[in-house]
Amino acid sequence: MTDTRERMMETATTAFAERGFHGTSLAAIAAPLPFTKQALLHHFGSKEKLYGEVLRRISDGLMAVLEGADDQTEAPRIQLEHILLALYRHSAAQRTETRLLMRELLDNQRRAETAKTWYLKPFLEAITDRVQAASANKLERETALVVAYQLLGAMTYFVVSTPTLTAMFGEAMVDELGARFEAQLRKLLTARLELPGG
Amino acid sequence: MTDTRERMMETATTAFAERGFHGTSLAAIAAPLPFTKQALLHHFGSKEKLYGEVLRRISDGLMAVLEGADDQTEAPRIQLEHILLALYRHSAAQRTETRLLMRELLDNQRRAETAKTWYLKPFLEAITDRVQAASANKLERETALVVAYQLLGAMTYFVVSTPTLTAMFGEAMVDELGARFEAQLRKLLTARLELPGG
DNA sequence: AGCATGGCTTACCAAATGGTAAGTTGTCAA
DNA sequence: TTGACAACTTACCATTTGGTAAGCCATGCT
Repeated sequence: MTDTRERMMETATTAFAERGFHGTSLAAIAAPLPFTKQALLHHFGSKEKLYGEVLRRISDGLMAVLEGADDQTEAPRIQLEHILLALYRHSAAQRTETRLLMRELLDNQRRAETAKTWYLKPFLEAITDRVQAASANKLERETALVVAYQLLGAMTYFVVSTPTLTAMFGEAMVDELGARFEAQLRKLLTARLELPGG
Repeated sequence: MTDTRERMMETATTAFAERGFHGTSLAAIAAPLPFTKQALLHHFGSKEKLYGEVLRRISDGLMAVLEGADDQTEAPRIQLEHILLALYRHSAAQRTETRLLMRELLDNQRRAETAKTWYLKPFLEAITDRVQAASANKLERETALVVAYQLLGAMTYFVVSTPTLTAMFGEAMVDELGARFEAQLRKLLTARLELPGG
């Protein structure tokens, strides 16, 4: 079955998310699976490549959400709002992935040296496009990227914090906070797009 | 000279901040210093303890800022605002430490098992006190903690993003963004403290 | 039947890692 | 002068790490 790869990727994702790239050994990833460490190497070639695949898969997931939420009949501004909310909900549902993403943000600069491709780039580019299209006064591309970055950052941080909050207050309360967060996201977006300088 | 320890801690801080706990070896910390790996072990006992000391030192620094910005003559609300801004500026000035802090936030759950003491607790407690005191309707302690957490998170994320933004736009632009961020922080605070449910 | 190929395992391995043990050297007090 | 102690160092070491090499075995094509 080819879903072996899929299972490996899933296990690897949670492992990397919990302990980070360096904190996770191939053996540790293989442990819960009915395969040996070498099976991983057989399928992915190296730890670095496995990690890359995991990242690419996350990126693909985000792209799918982005495209799924895209309703061309709406104004770009509304489109962006829908996309953002969809992304937020997706991130919240996929906490593990989001956590891994945040780790990657921290390691990024260092690891970019060794890894050739920056797997999250396509996603970042895509969302930058939308921000640019939605901005009232046509932001420069760089500024749009920063805005995208800020929006994603706000989302990511909140989602990553969620487990801690849940442990303290239970799910109901956190859901409530999440709902509020959506409203704040929308406000943030509006405010951000209307700023002159970026 | 006893500042040997100090130098070791500094090097360790940047190393841990850049590569994380697992990604940093004792040898790597010792490399830029005129000491061997064993000198580190001599002074700190173990890698874990060295890391703990680094964390404690960061926590102490934050506490100092917190107390330094404390003007008892002001209303609690204004006090908190001053403290927050001071913390933000401190975090921005000490990017490396802040980056390490964010890493710790991610590893936290995992590493808490092995490490006995949670070195950032005193700081978190202190700032929770201020939030509670400043809230209009006397938030429960738990809610106050969440608010503190959110405020710190917002700060931390932005500061951590800074190097990336600087690389793209130069320092002037980022300073501009930082200034705006301060204003936003103040707004966030106000909004947050006036919310009924927390 | 023969044989290639994919999916996997067992056997290894060199390098790196955190840590222990046992010095060595300098300083300072009795 | 002696002795204790702090601040290191050199020697080791067991374990873990990512990775290689080579083989086993089922499937399926020729």
